[in-house]
Amino acid sequence: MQDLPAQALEQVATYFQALSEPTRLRLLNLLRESERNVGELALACGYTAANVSRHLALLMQHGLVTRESRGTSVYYRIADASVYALCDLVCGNIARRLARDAGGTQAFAAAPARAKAPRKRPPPR
Amino acid sequence: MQDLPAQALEQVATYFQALSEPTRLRLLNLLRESERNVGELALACGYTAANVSRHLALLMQHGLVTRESRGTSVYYRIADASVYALCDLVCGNIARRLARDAGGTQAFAAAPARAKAPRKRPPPR
DNA sequence: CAACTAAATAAGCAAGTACGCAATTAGCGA
DNA sequence: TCGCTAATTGCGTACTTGCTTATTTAGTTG
Repeated sequence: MQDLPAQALEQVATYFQALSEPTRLRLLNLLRESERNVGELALACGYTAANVSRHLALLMQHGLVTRESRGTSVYYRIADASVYALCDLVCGNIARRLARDAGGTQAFAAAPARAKAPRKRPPPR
Repeated sequence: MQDLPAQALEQVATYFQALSEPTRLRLLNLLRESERNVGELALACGYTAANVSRHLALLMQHGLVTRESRGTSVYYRIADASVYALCDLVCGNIARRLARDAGGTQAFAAAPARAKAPRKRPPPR
């Protein structure tokens, strides 16, 4: 991406923008295991179906998910699993920054290599 | 990033948000080769120094650049080169999507090698 | 065809953000 | 110390975006 024309840079920016929403990341996360329809996703996120539908439309627009209408429902599925690699990279960067800055905050402390799942420990009583 | 707590998800989202601005991507791009001070960056981007300073502050906040005050100037430098890998990954995804979408049309085949300019497809419906 | 359900779209509101200009702060030299 | 330059910050404006509610569209079933 050395010297991309301004137009291409803008595309990259909007791609990042698609990923800059907790709700959308959550949707992508939910789609990690299997396809889901809008209602299921809405229920899982706790948002209205209308809102979820909009977010999905945006993800669609960026080619992150695919859409398949089946019966009266519409099932969404991940289009390109590389987004997860992308997120993992970001998680690594954040973890590194946190480790550098403070060393506190364990939210990301899992080893960047493999186990990315931060074990949310029950409150230390 | 399988099952991150909502708080961590939000962190990831804001990280992506930091990269969701063409201007900021441009700044990162300019810093790829060497450190630069605010004035130089502002000149290169065609924005006011004030605006550039703000963007840099935001990038700082996410640990993407480092700041070194030298003389009356302030030099910024890339903190973590992995952002470039991130951008490259995104570029790859976009390219793949364009190739997929434009599968039938030849919009790409004849395109000159230099032009990475993504053709924005006409709005659906 | 009518009734029902699921998804998408429209409209409107509240919050966030980029931008320029102007004012402020910090370092350097006469 | 005063004056100069560079960077940051305060403020107002215009634009973007996420959300909800209400309406419309598509598909199935009685």
